[in-house]
Amino acid sequence: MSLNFIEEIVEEDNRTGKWEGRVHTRFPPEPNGYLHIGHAKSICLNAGLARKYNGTFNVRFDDTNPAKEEQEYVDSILRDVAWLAGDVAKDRVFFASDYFGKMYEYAETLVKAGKAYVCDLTPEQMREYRGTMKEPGKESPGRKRTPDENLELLRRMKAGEFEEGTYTVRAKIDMASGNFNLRDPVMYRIVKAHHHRTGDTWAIYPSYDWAHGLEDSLEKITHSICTLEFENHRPLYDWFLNELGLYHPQQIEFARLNLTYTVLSKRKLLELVSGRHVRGWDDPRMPTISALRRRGYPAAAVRAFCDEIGVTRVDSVIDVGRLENAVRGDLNRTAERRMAVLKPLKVVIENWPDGTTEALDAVNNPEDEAAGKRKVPFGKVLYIERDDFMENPPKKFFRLSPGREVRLRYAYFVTCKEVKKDAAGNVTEVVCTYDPATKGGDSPDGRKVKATLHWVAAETAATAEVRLVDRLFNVESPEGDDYLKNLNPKSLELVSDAKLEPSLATADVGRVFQFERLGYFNVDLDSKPGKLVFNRTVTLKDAWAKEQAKGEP
RNA sequence: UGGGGUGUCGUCUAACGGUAGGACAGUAGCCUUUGACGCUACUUAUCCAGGUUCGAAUCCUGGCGCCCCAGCCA
Repeated sequence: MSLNFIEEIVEEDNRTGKWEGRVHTRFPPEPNGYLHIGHAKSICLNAGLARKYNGTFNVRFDDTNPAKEEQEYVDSILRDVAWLAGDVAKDRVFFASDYFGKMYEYAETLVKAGKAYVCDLTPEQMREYRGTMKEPGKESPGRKRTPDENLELLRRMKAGEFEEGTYTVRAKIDMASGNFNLRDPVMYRIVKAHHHRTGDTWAIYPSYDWAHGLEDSLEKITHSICTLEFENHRPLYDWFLNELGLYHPQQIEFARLNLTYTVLSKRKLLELVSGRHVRGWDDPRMPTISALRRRGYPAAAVRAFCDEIGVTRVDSVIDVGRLENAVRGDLNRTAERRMAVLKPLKVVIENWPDGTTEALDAVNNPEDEAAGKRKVPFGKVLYIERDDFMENPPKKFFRLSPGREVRLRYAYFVTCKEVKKDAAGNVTEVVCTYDPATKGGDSPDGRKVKATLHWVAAETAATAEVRLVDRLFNVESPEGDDYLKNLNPKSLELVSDAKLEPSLATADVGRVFQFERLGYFNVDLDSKPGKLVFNRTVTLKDAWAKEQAKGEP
């Protein structure tokens, strides 16, 4: 197994003793939204590195902007990280806001050393002074103030004497740098908002660039892993820590995750929620971690997916089918099988004795013998899937049709004798006969059938609402300003009266089953005793659907 | 346009001067009490042009494409 480029760096560092053999990573979310599958990649990378190299992993909230951050997000992020990474981060949860005092002291240090100053440019002026790609910037008048004058202004900023937008603290670096991040970046701005943890004790808040390296440094992080767009910020990360002479982690950038048929920008996810295009952050159609969990994706499947896609510095887009495959792969091994009919078609077995039922043996999971067997009741009136019957079947359709014999799984061979229709010509009932010699599904004379169908006995069936969850967007690359136009109108199809085998009636919330021949389904949070609700986690691969699709353009 | 990054099958990803390999997707089969799972085979790639070398995806030179940066967001 080959190493990814970050593992190579870590192993080289361990070899040379750069960090005395320590590996200490972190995941630093801003609590301004819910975590999504892209964050999962980062969590798996950072937590995985710590696990693999016997290191330490911190979760640290980068809560430096009280205008956007909320406790609700802190809580959801903690739940998501615990679900995905287990208790690796237990007792290792930190907050940037806990470091505000130290950060402020460091800021005074830089001001006293003449390396930072208070700037009184307005936001508009600051933009003008920054220059362009072609032209260097102009120096702020604040640059000429003495350290003592700057220190006094800084203290008055901290004391809350000024309004938002009036002053900033900036590092004195290079207004002519080709890298805009070095054109005297802002370290502090005045924000008069209530912070979810520090309340109203601060009137100034550190910017990302100023805060982030200090956070890493204070926590003795070794490898500070972030996404590619922060590469331009690394010189600044290094500058602050060098100027202050502090412990200095190594920033390493990797390519963020992109997925087909998915948007992953926080802004857009927030819009989907607040614009009511979905039912909430954990709507099973969302790419958020809480939605994947609600939908029945196993954490192990998400981890396997993150492993499989690799870690590089190349911009890439992963086929969302890879995620779905990882889920199928996990659930195939772990999920118990059940029979459920989503779109019922009534079947009457005309030679079955009236008023009698029979309990038949069914295997719970062919991939796991330890899962055992269960009894499924059979009777005179059954439901099969509407799609499993065709009056005039095309060539490659080998399910039930007039005159044809098929197997009902774990039950009997049945042969279609008659089709009943309503006035409009819709098939309302299929009449069959069964062969008593085929009990359990084997024919003693060795005759073959081309199809095996799932079924549910009408008399004992449980009823459920089933939410057929599909991709939220119907184009491969929905990103763009008009992404809402790409919403899939059929992303959620509701089935109100699915028929289930009775063993499903008492299934616990969260439990995932394979409904044979249909897909994996889990019991939704909304489910209550007597009012079952299932989500379709993911479909099974469907060779027949694919065959049919060939006929279409 | 200044700065930074990055180009290998359709999509991900490996190969660290020595047989361009794997996964997903696709195609054709096999198997099957799930048209699932599993199994087999096949198709398809080094951005371009020069150079160095016995030998280049890899090293050098020059092009070209794509991504990021001009928030008091992160």
